[in-house]
Amino acid sequence: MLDERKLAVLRAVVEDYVSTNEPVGSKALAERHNLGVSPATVRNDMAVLEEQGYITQPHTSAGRVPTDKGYRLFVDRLSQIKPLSGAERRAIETFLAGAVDLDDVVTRTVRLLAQLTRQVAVVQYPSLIRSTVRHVELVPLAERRIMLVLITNTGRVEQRVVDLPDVVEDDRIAHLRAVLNACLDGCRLNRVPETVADLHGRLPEEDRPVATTILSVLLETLVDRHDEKIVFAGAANLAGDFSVGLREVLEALEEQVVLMRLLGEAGDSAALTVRIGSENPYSGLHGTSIVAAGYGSGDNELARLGVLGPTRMDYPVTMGAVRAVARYVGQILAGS
Amino acid sequence: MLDERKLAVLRAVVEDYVSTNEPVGSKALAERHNLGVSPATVRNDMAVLEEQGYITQPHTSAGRVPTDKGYRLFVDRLSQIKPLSGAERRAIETFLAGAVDLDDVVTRTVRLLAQLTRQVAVVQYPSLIRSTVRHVELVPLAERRIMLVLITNTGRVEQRVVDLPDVVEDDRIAHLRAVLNACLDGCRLNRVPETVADLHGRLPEEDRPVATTILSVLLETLVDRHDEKIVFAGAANLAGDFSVGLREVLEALEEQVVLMRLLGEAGDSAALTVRIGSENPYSGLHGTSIVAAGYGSGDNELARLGVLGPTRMDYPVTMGAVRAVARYVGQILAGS
DNA sequence: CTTGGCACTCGGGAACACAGAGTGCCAGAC
DNA sequence: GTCTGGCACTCTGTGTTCCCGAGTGCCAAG
Repeated sequence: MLDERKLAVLRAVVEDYVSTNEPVGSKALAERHNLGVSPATVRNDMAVLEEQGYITQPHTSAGRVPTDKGYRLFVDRLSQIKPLSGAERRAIETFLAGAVDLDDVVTRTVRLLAQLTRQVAVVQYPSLIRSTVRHVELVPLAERRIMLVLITNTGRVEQRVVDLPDVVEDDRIAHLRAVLNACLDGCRLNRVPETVADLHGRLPEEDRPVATTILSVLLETLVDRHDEKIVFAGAANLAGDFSVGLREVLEALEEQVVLMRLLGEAGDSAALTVRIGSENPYSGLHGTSIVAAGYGSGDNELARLGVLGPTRMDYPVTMGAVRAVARYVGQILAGS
Repeated sequence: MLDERKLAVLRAVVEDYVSTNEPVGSKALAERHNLGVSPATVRNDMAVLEEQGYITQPHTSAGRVPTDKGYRLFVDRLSQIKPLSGAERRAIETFLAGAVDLDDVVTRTVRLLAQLTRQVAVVQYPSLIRSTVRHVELVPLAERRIMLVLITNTGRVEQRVVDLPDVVEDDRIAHLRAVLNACLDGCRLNRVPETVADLHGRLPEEDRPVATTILSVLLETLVDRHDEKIVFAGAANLAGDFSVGLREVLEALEEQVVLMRLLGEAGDSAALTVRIGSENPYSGLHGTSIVAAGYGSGDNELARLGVLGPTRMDYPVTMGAVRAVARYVGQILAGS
């Protein structure tokens, strides 16, 4: 269907358009990439590519611009992920290594990614669902009030204030804490509900009402946070580019739910996901592409991160950066 | 210097310009605000106002536009803060009341404020310095590793992993925890260093090395977070307005330090602070104004919040919204 | 299948004119 | 003294026209 040379032409169109941001014509193209053929030949190829929907012209008598379909082919078959330079790798490493806690890791990551790609970076906090309980703490605050603190293996901390139905002495609280930890330590968060149900049956009669209250708050905590937290950085990088509807993009960025879907359901392969223009689910973001990857410690994916930019982005470089950052973050989280 | 009518003219210019975003001329002004004088008179007044630097014309034969100095006078002497409507108040109240933890309070606040004012909202997390210790928790993770969790009265939680120099049994940890809490409970964070120093001297010899490690991490935690966290929302509201350098503003918003200074040093009066255009310290933000207020539980100011928008904003309404939100947040924090 | 030639198209910039809004100033009215 | 109406003047923004140049599509020849 498309011979070798036509693919080369498409590649050249994409590369030139990405770097110049102007429709690329047959003449300039034949010169810059020494294809060994004349502009006329290139024109013919372009006509075919256009017919097939890989490129388009903004108006008669302008150069060609890749379509979403064109970018797709480019990403899938015509380009290779470009690894970062050694200096960049080292910079990432040292920058991330300085993080003191989870919040800090995420903040640094999102900034790093934004700076590296000169685009908008998006990072999802590690999912509660896939992580495990490291510790549950009950802190008495007042006679009938305690604070419930849940610490996960990714360093995430959730806390809630609980109002108790009865006055409870501290040592019973301590006992409950011990029991809870014995049961839940190392438990995957998505297994917590059943574990808790099981536990509840085995408690002594007099502890039941208090335990019920505490456990229900604990379960609530898990549910509440099911809609994961997402942060972004680098919005300033959008300002230079008028090709996208700035307002729509900014709105989407502040809408957690939309962002969530953009990064892709976590079930997707941990490998790089690229959504190009109209491929992505939110109509305000046609005109932008998302490059995302899962990250995690070891082989279980905890969450996703990625960048968002105009469809005419440098995919090989962007993909390289996203992949590298995802790996490093995984390492950092595993190490702490 | 400026008689009553000239002030009225200035007020009218500001109001019209704010609502139309177009330079306002003498004729339209004399009609819309029934000043009881002719356009010619208004023209004379305008000439005086211009000479004094309160208004300016973009070019000969255009209407007048307020200068920063003009807005300043308007805010200080010609306008009154506009209270929110009852419906708005109730909406704020119910919206904020639903928050489950500090993170949630801050997130909701910043969104609320952005939506209410249709501008960019900025909220600083409650300062650690002014809050007090509610609880310190030491959680054993491994033989020589524990997690230190610090909970403040504002609901903020900080945690750090600590690597210990020695193997320590759990009950010694428990003891240390008890001692720590006895000392620090209710202690203001800025008093923690001296309290800790005092405590250290009174510990039994064999606990010293471990305690030293833990306490130094604790102190570090306080220092690290001295640069307070700040979040913003509503960046999309900037998109409609081309009068400001979008890029610069977005960059400033992502620069914690700049934001910090914009909100004003916390020492300022808890009352409303308004920074207009070139009055603010960051040159990229000339063209924007900041309305900020301190908030806190009771009378001690914990942190600040505010909104940022084009100099031509509706100051009375914006100020009303900021003040109201600051108050409600204070209440919420005091209540939890 | 490739190439050079050629006529055609269309966007973008320059030059220009024009209407409309707004000003400054002056002389007369209250 | 202060206000007012009138008048000439000065801009900007918009619409029109025109032209240049880049780029195309097609065709006939290599």
